[in-house]
Amino acid sequence: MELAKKARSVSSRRKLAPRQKGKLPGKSALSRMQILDAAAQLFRRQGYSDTTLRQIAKAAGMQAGSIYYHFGSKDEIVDEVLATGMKDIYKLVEKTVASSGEESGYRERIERGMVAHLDLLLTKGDYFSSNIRLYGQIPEALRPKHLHLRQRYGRLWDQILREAQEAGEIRRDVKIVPLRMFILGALNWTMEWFDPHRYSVGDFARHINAVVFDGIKVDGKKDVAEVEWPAALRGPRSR
Amino acid sequence: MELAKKARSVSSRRKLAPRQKGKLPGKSALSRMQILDAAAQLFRRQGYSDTTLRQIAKAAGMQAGSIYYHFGSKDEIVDEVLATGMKDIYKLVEKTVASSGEESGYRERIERGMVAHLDLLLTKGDYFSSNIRLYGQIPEALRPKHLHLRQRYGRLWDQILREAQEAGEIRRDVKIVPLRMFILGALNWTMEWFDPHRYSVGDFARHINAVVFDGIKVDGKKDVAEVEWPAALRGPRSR
DNA sequence: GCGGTTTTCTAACTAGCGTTCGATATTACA
DNA sequence: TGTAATATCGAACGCTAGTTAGAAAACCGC
Repeated sequence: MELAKKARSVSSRRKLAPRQKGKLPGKSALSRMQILDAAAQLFRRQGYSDTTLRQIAKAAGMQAGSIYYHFGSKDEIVDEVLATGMKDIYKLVEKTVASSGEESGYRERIERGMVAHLDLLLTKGDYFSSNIRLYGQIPEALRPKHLHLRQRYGRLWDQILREAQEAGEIRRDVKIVPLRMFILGALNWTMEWFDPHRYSVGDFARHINAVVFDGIKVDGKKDVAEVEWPAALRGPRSR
Repeated sequence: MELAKKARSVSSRRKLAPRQKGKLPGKSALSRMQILDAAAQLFRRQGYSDTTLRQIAKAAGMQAGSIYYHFGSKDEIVDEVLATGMKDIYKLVEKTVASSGEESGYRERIERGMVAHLDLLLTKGDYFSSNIRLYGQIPEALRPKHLHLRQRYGRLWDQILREAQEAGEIRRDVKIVPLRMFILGALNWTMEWFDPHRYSVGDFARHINAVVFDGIKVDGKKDVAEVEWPAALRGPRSR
């Protein structure tokens, strides 16, 4: 686990991709997907080190050894899972924000981006949630690549927020980067406590967005969305 | 790792506490502390499963087997580390907010609480940061106890925020619990990216507090603290 | 400095991990 | 239908993990 002590004889046995054209999944590609799906789900729930290749294999309907036909190592699996997750969220948020079109203000676009982020994190997307949870657990060697992907996603948000600022919807003295860190940090942390079966992701995003835009202090206009919060929010799960 | 399969023959070998009065540390108590300190530091950096008893022992200046004179299992160590960490932050924030005295408003008290939280999390307190990082990684059996401690800390913040609301410093339509989740979530997430050697914890807390209280939208008074942000905040480390 | 207690060491055990590889089953095309 | 390519199995290997227990060392009051 610590370090890859022997120079990895990478994929020494794996044969090249069959079925070169963009045909139906094909047996190999299908098994690959099943392995990745199983791994993402287990990683998300158990973390990297506590997830076993034998568990992954079982969930994918095969034996542990068979995994090595498709992947050269456990590291290679987590690498692909995390990369997929980050690309997923990037595309989703990009699309979501763009498709909000010109008719809506940045405040609404940002809220939709937050909903997309929370939704993929909490209800869909074991790949993305694996990324968020596992980044600090993966072997050092994989870090730089995934740090880069994270930064790319961060820049996407910076861009949105900066545009909002230039459009006059965010005060000019607000620093974009720490603001983004703050917002995404709060969203990512929901993994630790938010149960989407009990609360509504949309409601939470709306409330948070209202706090961030309007602030919580008492003064003039009060236009925080009057969301009906499930009374149980102080319930069993808490931080 | 999965579950404690054999009914724990708890501390079958450990003898009772020596040196009953509140004297000097004593050899045993000192070794115990060294083990806990080493464990907290390693847990914080590597997580639970990737931290070895042999690593802990080495950092504490002894052999792995010797640990079992002081603790019944690895679980017992992490249990004590996490509990200590949560009690530390509770006392610290309680004291910090209380000692802000009557002369200051809630806005300032909350900011001081945030600074205390960030400070213990990021620069002091391997115990508290271990708690924050490891809660999702510890064996199921330990969870309920630590969930309870977390909830207790959450209630402390709720109380502060609710008082602020009743004192008229927070709008009445703001829901306290999700607000607290939001704020503490953002603070906890700093573990993933904030480098206290590069940035100032106080500056970050001040900026965040300004955003939360005043909001980011453009309107009347602009009183977000004009913090000088280290130009490098968009630098190598990012989300 | 002796004797019992406290603390640590040393060496081993078992379990489970990632990984390997020859044998075997399955598939797809001639 | 036969056969080469593809995909999986099954058993093993080496290693490291947490843990155990008897022997050894360190400690301490007398």
